[in-house]
Amino acid sequence: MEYYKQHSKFLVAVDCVVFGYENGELKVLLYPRAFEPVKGEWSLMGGFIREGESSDEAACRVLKQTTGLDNIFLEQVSTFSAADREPFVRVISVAHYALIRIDRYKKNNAEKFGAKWWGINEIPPLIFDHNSMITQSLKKLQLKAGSSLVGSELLPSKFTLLQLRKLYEAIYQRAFDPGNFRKKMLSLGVLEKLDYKNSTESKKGAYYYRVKANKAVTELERIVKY
Amino acid sequence: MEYYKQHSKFLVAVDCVVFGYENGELKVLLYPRAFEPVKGEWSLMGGFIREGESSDEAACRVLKQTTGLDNIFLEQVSTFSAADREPFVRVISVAHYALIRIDRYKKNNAEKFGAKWWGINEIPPLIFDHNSMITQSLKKLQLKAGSSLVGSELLPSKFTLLQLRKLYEAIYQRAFDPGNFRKKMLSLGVLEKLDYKNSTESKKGAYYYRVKANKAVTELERIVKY
DNA sequence: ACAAAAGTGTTTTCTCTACACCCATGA
DNA sequence: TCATGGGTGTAGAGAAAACACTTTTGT
Repeated sequence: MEYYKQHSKFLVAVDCVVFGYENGELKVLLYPRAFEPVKGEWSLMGGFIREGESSDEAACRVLKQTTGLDNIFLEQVSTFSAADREPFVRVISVAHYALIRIDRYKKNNAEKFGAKWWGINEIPPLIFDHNSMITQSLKKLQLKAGSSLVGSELLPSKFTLLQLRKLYEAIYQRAFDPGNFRKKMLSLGVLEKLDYKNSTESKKGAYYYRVKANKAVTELERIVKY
Repeated sequence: MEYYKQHSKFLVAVDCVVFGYENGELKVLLYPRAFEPVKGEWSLMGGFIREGESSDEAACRVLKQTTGLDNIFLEQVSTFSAADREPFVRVISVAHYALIRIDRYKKNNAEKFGAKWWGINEIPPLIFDHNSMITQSLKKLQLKAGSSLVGSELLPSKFTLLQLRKLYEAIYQRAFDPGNFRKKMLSLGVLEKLDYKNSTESKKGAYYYRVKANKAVTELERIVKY
Protein backbone atom coordinates (compact mmCIF):
# COMPACT_ATOMS: atom_id res chain seq x y z
CA MET A 1 0.00 0.00 0.00
CA GLU A 2 2.94 2.27 0.68
CA TYR A 3 3.67 2.32 -3.01
CA TYR A 4 0.75 4.57 -3.76
CA LYS A 5 1.68 7.27 -1.27
CA GLN A 6 4.74 8.52 -3.06
CA HIS A 7 2.75 9.71 -6.06
CA SER A 8 1.13 13.04 -6.77
CA LYS A 9 -2.59 13.56 -6.72
CA PHE A 10 -4.48 15.85 -9.05
CA LEU A 11 -7.72 17.72 -9.32
CA VAL A 12 -9.79 15.94 -11.94
CA ALA A 13 -12.64 17.77 -13.63
CA VAL A 14 -15.31 17.00 -16.17
CA ASP A 15 -16.33 19.44 -18.88
CA CYS A 16 -19.55 19.02 -20.85
CA VAL A 17 -20.18 19.99 -24.45
CA VAL A 18 -23.97 20.26 -24.42
CA PHE A 19 -25.41 20.06 -27.93
CA GLY A 20 -28.91 21.20 -28.76
CA TYR A 21 -30.79 21.79 -31.99
CA GLU A 22 -33.04 24.74 -32.77
CA ASN A 23 -34.10 26.63 -35.88
CA GLY A 24 -32.13 24.41 -38.17
CA GLU A 25 -28.92 25.01 -36.30
CA LEU A 26 -26.74 22.88 -34.06
CA LYS A 27 -26.02 24.78 -30.86
CA VAL A 28 -23.78 24.50 -27.83
CA LEU A 29 -24.64 25.68 -24.34
CA LEU A 30 -22.00 27.97 -22.83
CA TYR A 31 -21.62 29.70 -19.50
CA PRO A 32 -19.70 32.65 -18.17
CA ARG A 33 -17.20 31.13 -15.79
CA ALA A 34 -18.28 31.57 -12.19
CA PHE A 35 -14.94 31.85 -10.43
CA GLU A 36 -11.36 32.99 -10.76
CA PRO A 37 -9.20 32.70 -12.72
CA VAL A 38 -10.71 34.07 -15.94
CA LYS A 39 -14.02 34.62 -14.14
CA GLY A 40 -16.75 35.83 -16.48
CA GLU A 41 -15.27 34.45 -19.67
CA TRP A 42 -17.22 31.97 -21.73
CA SER A 43 -16.63 28.32 -21.02
CA LEU A 44 -18.15 24.87 -21.05
CA MET A 45 -20.03 23.79 -17.98
CA GLY A 46 -17.83 21.68 -15.76
CA GLY A 47 -17.15 20.55 -12.26
CA PHE A 48 -14.77 18.49 -10.21
CA ILE A 49 -15.02 14.75 -9.77
CA ARG A 50 -15.92 13.78 -6.22
CA GLU A 51 -14.72 10.90 -4.09
CA GLY A 52 -17.22 8.17 -4.93
CA GLU A 53 -17.93 9.32 -8.46
CA SER A 54 -16.89 8.19 -11.92
CA SER A 55 -16.41 10.82 -14.61
CA ASP A 56 -19.75 9.91 -16.19
CA GLU A 57 -21.51 10.29 -12.89
CA ALA A 58 -19.85 13.64 -12.33
CA ALA A 59 -20.91 14.79 -15.78
CA CYS A 60 -24.50 13.71 -15.10
CA ARG A 61 -24.50 15.62 -11.86
CA VAL A 62 -23.20 18.75 -13.54
CA LEU A 63 -25.83 18.44 -16.27
CA LYS A 64 -28.62 17.92 -13.77
CA GLN A 65 -27.52 21.03 -11.91
CA THR A 66 -27.30 23.21 -14.96
CA THR A 67 -30.07 21.97 -17.24
CA GLY A 68 -32.43 20.34 -14.77
CA LEU A 69 -32.41 17.17 -16.88
CA ASP A 70 -31.90 13.52 -15.96
CA ASN A 71 -31.20 10.60 -18.25
CA ILE A 72 -29.31 12.63 -20.76
CA PHE A 73 -27.39 10.95 -23.55
CA LEU A 74 -23.75 11.32 -22.64
CA GLU A 75 -20.48 10.09 -24.07
CA GLN A 76 -16.86 10.53 -23.08
CA VAL A 77 -14.75 12.33 -25.66
CA SER A 78 -11.20 12.61 -24.45
CA THR A 79 -9.09 13.58 -21.48
CA PHE A 80 -7.19 16.85 -21.57
CA SER A 81 -4.14 16.74 -19.40
CA ALA A 82 -1.51 19.21 -20.60
CA ALA A 83 0.31 20.42 -17.52
CA ASP A 84 -0.27 24.06 -18.43
CA ARG A 85 -3.84 23.85 -19.69
CA GLU A 86 -4.97 25.99 -16.78
CA PRO A 87 -2.86 28.75 -15.24
CA PHE A 88 -2.03 28.62 -11.52
CA VAL A 89 -3.60 25.23 -10.84
CA ARG A 90 -3.05 21.84 -12.36
CA VAL A 91 -6.36 20.31 -13.42
CA ILE A 92 -6.86 17.22 -15.57
CA SER A 93 -10.20 17.31 -17.34
CA VAL A 94 -12.29 14.57 -18.90
CA ALA A 95 -14.40 16.05 -21.71
CA HIS A 96 -17.87 14.68 -22.48
CA TYR A 97 -20.57 15.61 -24.91
CA ALA A 98 -24.29 15.49 -24.23
CA LEU A 99 -27.37 15.70 -26.45
CA ILE A 100 -30.47 17.43 -25.15
CA ARG A 101 -33.72 18.79 -26.51
CA ILE A 102 -33.67 22.52 -26.18
CA ASP A 103 -37.43 22.59 -25.68
CA ARG A 104 -37.18 20.37 -22.63
CA TYR A 105 -34.40 21.80 -20.61
CA LYS A 106 -35.17 23.99 -17.67
CA LYS A 107 -34.50 27.54 -18.62
CA ASN A 108 -34.45 28.77 -15.04
CA ASN A 109 -31.68 26.39 -14.04
CA ALA A 110 -29.56 27.48 -16.94
CA GLU A 111 -30.31 31.16 -16.62
CA LYS A 112 -29.27 31.13 -12.99
CA PHE A 113 -25.80 30.46 -14.35
CA GLY A 114 -26.13 32.94 -17.21
CA ALA A 115 -26.12 30.20 -19.83
CA LYS A 116 -26.53 30.99 -23.50
CA TRP A 117 -26.89 28.84 -26.62
CA TRP A 118 -24.36 29.48 -29.38
CA GLY A 119 -24.53 28.31 -32.97
CA ILE A 120 -21.81 25.77 -33.74
CA ASN A 121 -20.32 28.23 -36.20
CA GLU A 122 -20.38 31.20 -33.89
CA ILE A 123 -18.59 29.81 -30.87
CA PRO A 124 -16.62 32.62 -29.20
CA PRO A 125 -13.08 32.15 -27.88
CA LEU A 126 -13.38 30.05 -24.76
CA ILE A 127 -11.13 29.59 -21.77
CA PHE A 128 -8.27 27.11 -21.75
CA ASP A 129 -8.68 24.27 -24.25
CA HIS A 130 -12.47 24.35 -24.35
CA ASN A 131 -12.62 25.27 -28.03
CA SER A 132 -10.78 22.13 -28.98
CA MET A 133 -13.05 20.12 -26.70
CA ILE A 134 -15.95 21.33 -28.83
CA THR A 135 -14.13 20.50 -32.06
CA GLN A 136 -13.41 16.98 -30.89
CA SER A 137 -16.94 16.54 -29.60
CA LEU A 138 -18.43 17.52 -32.93
CA LYS A 139 -16.26 14.94 -34.68
CA LYS A 140 -17.40 12.30 -32.25
CA LEU A 141 -21.03 13.34 -32.70
CA GLN A 142 -20.66 13.03 -36.47
CA LEU A 143 -19.24 9.55 -36.04
CA LYS A 144 -22.13 8.66 -33.76
CA ALA A 145 -24.78 10.11 -36.07
CA GLY A 146 -23.24 8.17 -38.95
CA SER A 147 -24.08 4.81 -37.46
CA SER A 148 -27.06 5.41 -35.22
CA LEU A 149 -30.10 7.59 -35.35
CA VAL A 150 -29.36 10.68 -33.33
CA GLY A 151 -32.80 12.09 -34.07
CA SER A 152 -34.50 10.98 -30.91
CA GLU A 153 -31.94 12.69 -28.71
CA LEU A 154 -32.08 16.11 -30.31
CA LEU A 155 -35.55 16.33 -31.87
CA PRO A 156 -39.02 16.16 -30.32
CA SER A 157 -40.35 12.60 -30.08
CA LYS A 158 -42.23 12.99 -33.36
CA PHE A 159 -40.65 14.69 -36.32
CA THR A 160 -40.88 15.00 -40.08
CA LEU A 161 -38.23 13.80 -42.46
CA LEU A 162 -37.52 17.42 -43.33
CA GLN A 163 -36.73 18.12 -39.70
CA LEU A 164 -34.53 15.04 -39.47
CA ARG A 165 -32.69 15.98 -42.63
CA LYS A 166 -32.13 19.53 -41.45
CA LEU A 167 -30.71 18.12 -38.23
CA TYR A 168 -28.27 15.93 -40.13
CA GLU A 169 -27.33 18.85 -42.32
CA ALA A 170 -26.61 20.87 -39.19
CA ILE A 171 -24.48 18.11 -37.69
CA TYR A 172 -22.48 17.43 -40.84
CA GLN A 173 -22.43 21.01 -42.07
CA ARG A 174 -23.40 19.95 -45.55
CA ALA A 175 -26.50 19.38 -47.67
CA PHE A 176 -28.19 16.04 -48.26
CA ASP A 177 -30.33 15.25 -51.28
CA PRO A 178 -33.94 15.24 -50.01
CA GLY A 179 -35.03 12.19 -51.99
CA ASN A 180 -31.98 10.10 -51.22
CA PHE A 181 -32.00 11.04 -47.55
CA ARG A 182 -35.63 9.99 -47.21
CA LYS A 183 -35.04 6.66 -48.89
CA LYS A 184 -31.94 5.92 -46.83
CA MET A 185 -33.59 6.72 -43.53
CA LEU A 186 -36.75 4.76 -44.28
CA SER A 187 -34.76 1.79 -45.53
CA LEU A 188 -33.16 1.40 -42.11
CA GLY A 189 -36.47 0.21 -40.73
CA VAL A 190 -36.20 2.14 -37.48
CA LEU A 191 -38.78 4.82 -38.21
CA GLU A 192 -42.49 4.41 -37.63
CA LYS A 193 -44.90 6.50 -39.66
CA LEU A 194 -47.63 8.18 -37.63
CA ASP A 195 -51.01 8.94 -39.10
CA TYR A 196 -51.01 12.68 -38.82
CA LYS A 197 -49.17 15.48 -40.48
CA ASN A 198 -47.21 18.57 -39.71
CA SER A 199 -48.58 21.42 -41.82
CA THR A 200 -46.55 24.28 -40.44
CA GLU A 201 -43.45 23.76 -42.55
CA SER A 202 -44.93 23.03 -45.95
CA LYS A 203 -48.10 23.59 -47.90
CA LYS A 204 -48.71 19.94 -48.55
CA GLY A 205 -47.98 18.75 -45.05
CA ALA A 206 -45.56 15.99 -44.10
CA TYR A 207 -46.26 12.91 -42.05
CA TYR A 208 -44.72 12.67 -38.64
CA TYR A 209 -42.42 9.78 -37.80
CA ARG A 210 -41.01 8.50 -34.58
CA VAL A 211 -38.22 6.12 -33.69
CA LYS A 212 -39.47 2.58 -33.11
CA ALA A 213 -39.17 1.92 -29.40
CA ASN A 214 -37.05 -1.22 -29.55
CA LYS A 215 -34.73 0.15 -32.20
CA ALA A 216 -33.80 3.36 -30.48
CA VAL A 217 -30.42 2.26 -29.17
CA THR A 218 -29.47 -0.44 -31.62
CA GLU A 219 -26.30 -0.08 -33.55
CA LEU A 220 -27.31 0.49 -37.16
CA GLU A 221 -25.69 0.14 -40.49
CA ARG A 222 -23.95 3.04 -42.13
CA ILE A 223 -26.18 6.12 -42.46
CA VAL A 224 -23.67 8.66 -43.64
CA LYS A 225 -20.62 7.45 -45.43
CA TYR A 226 -17.25 8.99 -44.74
CA MET B 1 -7.94 30.51 -5.83
CA GLU B 2 -9.64 29.30 -2.69
CA TYR B 3 -12.26 27.64 -4.81
CA TYR B 4 -9.96 24.85 -5.86
CA LYS B 5 -8.95 23.83 -2.37
CA GLN B 6 -12.26 22.36 -1.34
CA HIS B 7 -12.09 19.62 -3.96
CA SER B 8 -10.64 16.13 -3.77
CA LYS B 9 -7.49 15.13 -5.54
CA PHE B 10 -6.88 11.76 -7.14
CA LEU B 11 -4.10 9.52 -8.24
CA VAL B 12 -4.12 9.53 -12.03
CA ALA B 13 -2.42 6.71 -13.91
CA VAL B 14 -1.76 5.80 -17.50
CA ASP B 15 -2.02 2.26 -18.80
CA CYS B 16 -0.54 1.25 -22.14
CA VAL B 17 -1.84 -1.38 -24.52
CA VAL B 18 1.31 -2.15 -26.47
CA PHE B 19 0.53 -3.82 -29.79
CA GLY B 20 3.14 -5.69 -31.77
CA TYR B 21 3.00 -7.98 -34.78
CA GLU B 22 4.90 -11.23 -35.21
CA ASN B 23 4.39 -14.48 -37.10
CA GLY B 24 1.15 -13.31 -38.61
CA GLU B 25 -0.35 -12.54 -35.25
CA LEU B 26 -1.28 -9.33 -33.46
CA LYS B 27 0.18 -9.39 -29.99
CA VAL B 28 -0.03 -7.41 -26.77
CA LEU B 29 2.78 -6.92 -24.28
CA LEU B 30 1.80 -7.83 -20.72
CA TYR B 31 3.61 -7.73 -17.40
CA PRO B 32 3.23 -9.40 -14.05
CA ARG B 33 2.22 -6.60 -11.73
CA ALA B 34 5.18 -5.47 -9.63
CA PHE B 35 3.46 -4.39 -6.43
CA GLU B 36 0.50 -5.02 -4.16
CA PRO B 37 -2.41 -5.36 -4.43
CA VAL B 38 -2.70 -8.27 -6.86
CA LYS B 39 1.07 -8.40 -7.20
CA GLY B 40 2.24 -10.94 -9.75
CA GLU B 41 -0.97 -11.01 -11.77
CA TRP B 42 -0.89 -10.11 -15.44
CA SER B 43 -1.56 -6.51 -16.33
CA LEU B 44 -0.88 -3.75 -18.78
CA MET B 45 2.19 -1.65 -18.22
CA GLY B 46 1.28 1.55 -16.46
CA GLY B 47 2.47 4.27 -14.16
CA PHE B 48 1.32 7.38 -12.39
CA ILE B 49 1.20 10.79 -13.98
CA ARG B 50 3.75 13.16 -12.46
CA GLU B 51 3.52 16.85 -11.69
CA GLY B 52 4.67 18.44 -14.91
CA GLU B 53 3.48 15.69 -17.21
CA SER B 54 0.52 15.21 -19.54
CA SER B 55 -0.95 11.74 -19.90
CA ASP B 56 0.77 11.31 -23.27
CA GLU B 57 4.10 12.27 -21.79
CA ALA B 58 3.58 9.85 -18.93
CA ALA B 59 2.70 7.07 -21.36
CA CYS B 60 5.86 7.83 -23.37
CA ARG B 61 7.94 7.67 -20.25
CA VAL B 62 6.45 4.33 -19.25
CA LEU B 63 7.05 2.96 -22.74
CA LYS B 64 10.62 4.17 -22.79
CA GLN B 65 11.26 2.49 -19.46
CA THR B 66 9.74 -0.80 -20.43
CA THR B 67 10.53 -1.19 -24.11
CA GLY B 68 13.56 1.05 -24.47
CA LEU B 69 11.90 2.82 -27.38
CA ASP B 70 11.41 6.51 -28.15
CA ASN B 71 9.09 8.09 -30.68
CA ILE B 72 6.47 5.42 -30.44
CA PHE B 73 3.12 5.88 -32.10
CA LEU B 74 0.69 6.51 -29.27
CA GLU B 75 -2.98 7.38 -29.02
CA GLN B 76 -5.33 7.99 -26.14
CA VAL B 77 -8.18 5.51 -25.92
CA SER B 78 -10.40 6.38 -22.99
CA THR B 79 -10.33 7.24 -19.33
CA PHE B 80 -11.42 4.63 -16.82
CA SER B 81 -12.75 6.20 -13.68
CA ALA B 82 -15.19 3.89 -11.93
CA ALA B 83 -14.77 4.55 -8.21
CA ASP B 84 -14.24 0.87 -7.46
CA ARG B 85 -12.05 -0.09 -10.40
CA GLU B 86 -9.16 -0.77 -8.02
CA PRO B 87 -9.62 -2.14 -4.53
CA PHE B 88 -8.28 -0.15 -1.54
CA VAL B 89 -7.14 2.85 -3.50
CA ARG B 90 -8.96 5.21 -5.86
CA VAL B 91 -7.07 5.54 -9.12
CA ILE B 92 -8.31 7.15 -12.32
CA SER B 93 -6.54 5.74 -15.34
CA VAL B 94 -6.12 7.10 -18.86
CA ALA B 95 -5.71 4.18 -21.27
CA HIS B 96 -3.52 4.50 -24.36
CA TYR B 97 -2.50 2.16 -27.09
CA ALA B 98 0.90 2.04 -28.73
CA LEU B 99 2.25 0.39 -31.89
CA ILE B 100 5.78 -0.95 -31.90
CA ARG B 101 7.92 -3.23 -34.01
CA ILE B 102 8.67 -6.32 -32.03
CA ASP B 103 12.03 -6.69 -33.76
CA ARG B 104 13.14 -3.29 -32.55
CA TYR B 105 12.22 -3.21 -28.93
CA LYS B 106 14.81 -3.87 -26.31
CA LYS B 107 14.32 -7.32 -24.94
CA ASN B 108 16.43 -6.72 -21.88
CA ASN B 109 14.35 -3.78 -20.75
CA ALA B 110 11.17 -5.76 -21.06
CA GLU B 111 12.53 -8.93 -19.54
CA LYS B 112 13.68 -7.07 -16.49
CA PHE B 113 9.99 -6.60 -15.79
CA GLY B 114 9.06 -10.14 -16.80
CA ALA B 115 7.18 -8.97 -19.88
CA LYS B 116 5.63 -11.44 -22.29
CA TRP B 117 3.88 -11.07 -25.64
CA TRP B 118 0.38 -12.56 -25.85
CA GLY B 119 -1.63 -13.25 -28.98
CA ILE B 120 -4.68 -11.01 -29.17
CA ASN B 121 -6.86 -14.09 -28.91
CA GLU B 122 -5.08 -15.61 -25.96
CA ILE B 123 -5.11 -12.72 -23.52
CA PRO B 124 -5.36 -14.09 -19.98
CA PRO B 125 -7.62 -12.54 -17.34
CA LEU B 126 -6.00 -9.30 -16.30
CA ILE B 127 -6.28 -7.17 -13.20
CA PHE B 128 -9.02 -4.58 -12.76
CA ASP B 129 -10.52 -3.33 -16.04
CA HIS B 130 -7.43 -4.01 -18.15
CA ASN B 131 -9.18 -6.56 -20.35
CA SER B 132 -11.72 -4.00 -21.46
CA MET B 133 -8.91 -1.51 -22.06
CA ILE B 134 -7.52 -3.99 -24.58
CA THR B 135 -10.92 -4.54 -26.18
CA GLN B 136 -11.43 -0.80 -26.61
CA SER B 137 -7.91 -0.32 -27.87
CA LEU B 138 -8.37 -2.96 -30.55
CA LYS B 139 -11.53 -1.22 -31.76
CA LYS B 140 -9.67 2.05 -31.92
CA LEU B 141 -6.79 0.43 -33.77
CA GLN B 142 -9.22 -1.02 -36.30
CA LEU B 143 -10.73 2.41 -36.82
CA LYS B 144 -7.26 3.84 -37.27
CA ALA B 145 -6.12 1.14 -39.67
CA GLY B 146 -9.30 1.67 -41.66
CA SER B 147 -8.38 5.20 -42.63
CA SER B 148 -4.61 5.33 -42.49
CA LEU B 149 -1.81 2.95 -43.26
CA VAL B 150 -0.78 1.29 -40.06
CA GLY B 151 1.86 -0.74 -41.83
CA SER B 152 4.82 1.46 -41.11
CA GLU B 153 4.23 1.34 -37.38
CA LEU B 154 4.03 -2.42 -36.99
CA LEU B 155 6.05 -3.79 -39.90
CA PRO B 156 9.71 -3.40 -40.86
CA SER B 157 10.31 -0.36 -43.05
CA LYS B 158 10.09 -2.45 -46.19
CA PHE B 159 7.46 -5.12 -46.58
CA THR B 160 5.65 -7.16 -49.18
CA LEU B 161 1.97 -6.89 -49.88
CA LEU B 162 1.52 -10.35 -48.43
CA GLN B 163 2.99 -9.17 -45.16
CA LEU B 164 0.80 -6.08 -45.16
CA ARG B 165 -2.29 -8.13 -45.88
CA LYS B 166 -1.50 -10.61 -43.13
CA LEU B 167 -1.11 -7.66 -40.76
CA TYR B 168 -4.53 -6.31 -41.71
CA GLU B 169 -6.02 -9.76 -41.36
CA ALA B 170 -4.55 -9.96 -37.87
CA ILE B 171 -5.93 -6.55 -36.93
CA TYR B 172 -9.42 -7.17 -38.29
CA GLN B 173 -9.51 -10.84 -37.47
CA ARG B 174 -10.80 -11.70 -40.90
CA ALA B 175 -9.53 -12.63 -44.35
CA PHE B 176 -9.03 -10.22 -47.24
CA ASP B 177 -9.08 -11.22 -50.89
CA PRO B 178 -5.43 -11.10 -52.03
CA GLY B 179 -6.15 -9.50 -55.39
CA ASN B 180 -8.56 -6.93 -54.09
CA PHE B 181 -6.37 -6.02 -51.14
CA ARG B 182 -3.41 -5.42 -53.39
CA LYS B 183 -5.40 -3.20 -55.76
CA LYS B 184 -6.92 -1.21 -52.93
CA MET B 185 -3.61 -0.57 -51.22
CA LEU B 186 -1.80 0.39 -54.41
CA SER B 187 -4.64 2.65 -55.51
CA LEU B 188 -4.14 4.81 -52.42
CA GLY B 189 -0.87 6.05 -53.84
CA VAL B 190 1.05 5.91 -50.58
CA LEU B 191 3.21 2.90 -51.33
CA GLU B 192 6.47 3.03 -53.20
CA LYS B 193 7.69 -0.07 -55.01
CA LEU B 194 11.31 -0.96 -54.36
CA ASP B 195 13.42 -2.75 -56.95
CA TYR B 196 14.21 -5.89 -55.05
CA LYS B 197 12.28 -8.87 -53.89
CA ASN B 198 11.65 -10.94 -50.86
CA SER B 199 12.08 -14.59 -51.78
CA THR B 200 11.68 -16.19 -48.39
CA GLU B 201 7.89 -16.31 -48.34
CA SER B 202 7.08 -17.44 -51.84
CA LYS B 203 8.69 -19.26 -54.71
CA LYS B 204 8.26 -16.47 -57.18
CA GLY B 205 9.38 -13.72 -54.87
CA ALA B 206 7.44 -10.54 -54.11
CA TYR B 207 8.60 -6.97 -54.51
CA TYR B 208 9.17 -4.96 -51.38
CA TYR B 209 7.25 -1.74 -50.84
CA ARG B 210 7.66 1.07 -48.40
CA VAL B 211 5.46 3.93 -47.28
CA LYS B 212 6.18 7.13 -49.17
CA ALA B 213 7.83 9.48 -46.71
CA ASN B 214 5.47 12.40 -47.03
CA LYS B 215 2.35 10.27 -46.98
CA ALA B 216 3.08 8.40 -43.80
CA VAL B 217 0.90 10.45 -41.50
CA THR B 218 -1.70 11.76 -43.91
CA GLU B 219 -5.31 10.95 -43.32
CA LEU B 220 -6.35 8.67 -46.14
CA GLU B 221 -9.56 7.63 -47.72
CA ARG B 222 -11.38 4.53 -46.58
CA ILE B 223 -9.21 1.41 -46.66
CA VAL B 224 -11.48 -1.04 -44.93
CA LYS B 225 -15.19 -0.45 -45.03
CA TYR B 226 -17.31 -1.01 -41.94
C1' DA C 1 -50.66 30.59 -61.33
C1' DC C 2 -46.79 29.88 -58.70
C1' DA C 3 -43.61 28.38 -55.29
C1' DA C 4 -42.13 25.02 -52.19
C1' DA C 5 -41.99 20.94 -49.93
C1' DA C 6 -43.74 15.92 -50.17
C1' DG C 7 -43.00 11.90 -52.08
C1' DT C 8 -41.60 8.45 -55.84
C1' DG C 9 -38.95 6.67 -59.56
C1' DT C 10 -35.03 6.31 -62.82
C1' DT C 11 -30.37 6.57 -64.42
C1' DT C 12 -25.61 6.82 -63.83
C1' DT C 13 -21.58 6.11 -61.38
C1' DC C 14 -18.66 3.87 -58.35
C1' DT C 15 -16.98 0.67 -55.13
C1' DC C 16 -16.84 -3.88 -53.16
C1' DT C 17 -16.63 -8.67 -54.00
C1' DA C 18 -15.85 -12.89 -56.12
C1' DC C 19 -13.29 -15.28 -58.98
C1' DA C 20 -10.78 -16.65 -63.23
C1' DC C 21 -6.35 -16.87 -65.06
C1' DC C 22 -1.46 -16.67 -66.16
C1' DC C 23 3.40 -16.36 -64.18
C1' DA C 24 7.47 -17.93 -61.72
C1' DT C 25 9.78 -21.15 -59.04
C1' DG C 26 11.23 -24.33 -55.24
C1' DA C 27 10.46 -28.82 -53.78
C1' DT D 1 4.84 -31.69 -62.29
C1' DC D 2 2.55 -29.75 -58.73
C1' DA D 3 1.49 -26.55 -55.16
C1' DT D 4 1.92 -21.82 -53.74
C1' DG D 5 1.98 -17.21 -53.75
C1' DG D 6 2.60 -13.10 -57.23
C1' DG D 7 0.23 -10.38 -60.02
C1' DT D 8 -3.59 -8.81 -63.42
C1' DG D 9 -8.16 -8.58 -65.34
C1' DT D 10 -13.14 -8.90 -65.52
C1' DA D 11 -18.08 -9.53 -64.49
C1' DG D 12 -21.81 -8.85 -61.26
C1' DA D 13 -24.07 -7.03 -57.04
C1' DG D 14 -25.25 -3.23 -54.49
C1' DA D 15 -25.00 1.38 -52.83
C1' DA D 16 -24.56 6.31 -53.43
C1' DA D 17 -25.44 10.31 -56.08
C1' DA D 18 -27.79 13.00 -59.36
C1' DC D 19 -31.89 14.33 -60.94
C1' DA D 20 -36.57 14.09 -63.25
C1' DC D 21 -41.28 14.23 -62.22
C1' DT D 22 -45.78 14.27 -60.09
C1' DT D 23 -48.68 15.74 -56.00
C1' DT D 24 -50.54 18.97 -52.82
C1' DT D 25 -51.78 23.33 -51.08
C1' DG D 26 -51.13 28.13 -49.13
C1' DT D 27 -50.48 32.52 -50.98
